[in-house]
Amino acid sequence: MDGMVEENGTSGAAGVADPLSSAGSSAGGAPHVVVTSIVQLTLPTQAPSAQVQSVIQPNQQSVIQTASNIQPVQLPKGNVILVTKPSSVIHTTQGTLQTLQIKPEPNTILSAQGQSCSDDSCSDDESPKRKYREMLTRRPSYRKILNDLGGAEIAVIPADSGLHTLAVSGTAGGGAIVQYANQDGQFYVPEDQTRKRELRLLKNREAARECRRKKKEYIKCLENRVAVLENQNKALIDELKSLKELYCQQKTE
DNA sequence: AGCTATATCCGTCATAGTTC
DNA sequence: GAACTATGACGGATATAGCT
Repeated sequence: MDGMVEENGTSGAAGVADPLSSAGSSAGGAPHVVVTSIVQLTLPTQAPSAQVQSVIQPNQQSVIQTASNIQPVQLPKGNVILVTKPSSVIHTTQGTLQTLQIKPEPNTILSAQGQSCSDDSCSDDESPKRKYREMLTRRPSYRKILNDLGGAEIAVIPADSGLHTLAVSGTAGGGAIVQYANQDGQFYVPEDQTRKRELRLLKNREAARECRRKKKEYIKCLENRVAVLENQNKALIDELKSLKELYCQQKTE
């Protein structure tokens, strides 16, 4: 089972930080942009759960999208977006795409900054070199390699070898668990090692949960981005179509 | 109802990267 | 460089759907 598919969550409405947003501005964090304009968006009342999705490009006509309509909005470089509906989502592209979630308070103001986001994942360390683990590629684990080679096992020193140290297995933290054997060949592990291992497993368990949560958010971001780009594409196609029609009309006149 | 396939979640391991 | 963290890989458990 592919891990990526396995962990793929269902798409949701909540906006989250787009992990791709760090591509052009991650180093050292992006500076705030001076506010020069305010755009107020009021969602249609018939769509209480609607998302506002916008593709905003500085100094260009930008597209503000809602579930029911699309309206181009001029957004000069540096701006404030005032959204009157809580829990709205705004996607922008400012060199890179980013997702901003509007907090439930009414009239939330977001300044357009390089990495603005209300979600905690936005504050994640998003160094380019770590961006989703180099596209999720990784070399095979030793276990997999061993399995591929025919199920070879890590060697265990027999109990009757005269040695008390019986086996050493690698651990998550890069350390090792040393198992001892008594005269009957029974395994036992020193108590502090057991405690350390339990603590490490606990921490790793929680880390895995957090990691999966972030991964789900990342996938949501990608899905949201797809939606935004599809909408943008549709808007551009429509615009092109209407311009063509206009051109044909004028030509025939 | 029983079986099978598929999806999802979770814990653990392995390991690259980070921090101290 | 040791300890720690983040995350892909893996396998087990459970849920759900479709089929017989």
